[in-house]
Amino acid sequence: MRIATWNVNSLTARLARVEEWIRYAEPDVLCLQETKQADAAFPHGAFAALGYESAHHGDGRWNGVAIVSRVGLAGVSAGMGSDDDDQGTRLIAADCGGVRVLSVYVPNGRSLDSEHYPAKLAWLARLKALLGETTSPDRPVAVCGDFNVAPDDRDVWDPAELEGMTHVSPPEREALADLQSWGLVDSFRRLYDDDGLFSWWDYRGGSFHRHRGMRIDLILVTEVLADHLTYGLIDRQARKGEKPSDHTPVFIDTDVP
DNA sequence: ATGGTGGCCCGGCCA
Repeated sequence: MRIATWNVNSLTARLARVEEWIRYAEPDVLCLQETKQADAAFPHGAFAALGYESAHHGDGRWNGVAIVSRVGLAGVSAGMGSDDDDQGTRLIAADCGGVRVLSVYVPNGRSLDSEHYPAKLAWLARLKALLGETTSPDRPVAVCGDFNVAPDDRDVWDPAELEGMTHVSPPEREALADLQSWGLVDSFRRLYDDDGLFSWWDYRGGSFHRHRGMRIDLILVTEVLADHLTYGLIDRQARKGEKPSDHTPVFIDTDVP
């Protein structure tokens, strides 16, 4: 099964690029973040035309997450249980081809001294609790999305330059590690040790061409899936060309037991 | 250069 995740930074602006990518990458499941759409605006028909079912959780202007699947889409659950926990429309989950799939958009945090920073840590803690309430680390589970955390220094262009910023601070990395301690493996790291392989580059200052990026888009999987990984890719091609998102899609191939 | 680019949707916020 090919499981992908992509922060599209407005699905309205990105639909043609997403359709193009689905045609050539042929994911079985694609998790989307930052659709920036209300549920009524989500283009279910465009995905149906490509052979995919879809489920969306969005309120219009900010955030918005979706799961697009050609291997079934059942047991859809949107949000974290309360609006306070959710901090906007940032989570949707569904059963796809025997895998419990979550599409998540972790709050950015803005800056270490912002009230949004502890809220980001709380969101990650709530996500761990939600996993415990809804599934088990013994089952096939894939938590896919924009985590807005670079797991370690290999995942950023220059750790020294980012000192004191969000995405790399020890509490964020500890919150991510604590989430993984539930029973989730960073699938990319099971496959590759390299540094300098990024999934996001700021639009500003020619960051993409200067290789100034971060790996913040992750596919965290339980061991039953991590054990059967056959391939994985951060598809930098999708960051090029006309009207790219500032993120590029990431996918893994795994055999579902 | 106290900015920068791009998306929301039209003045300013958010990433």
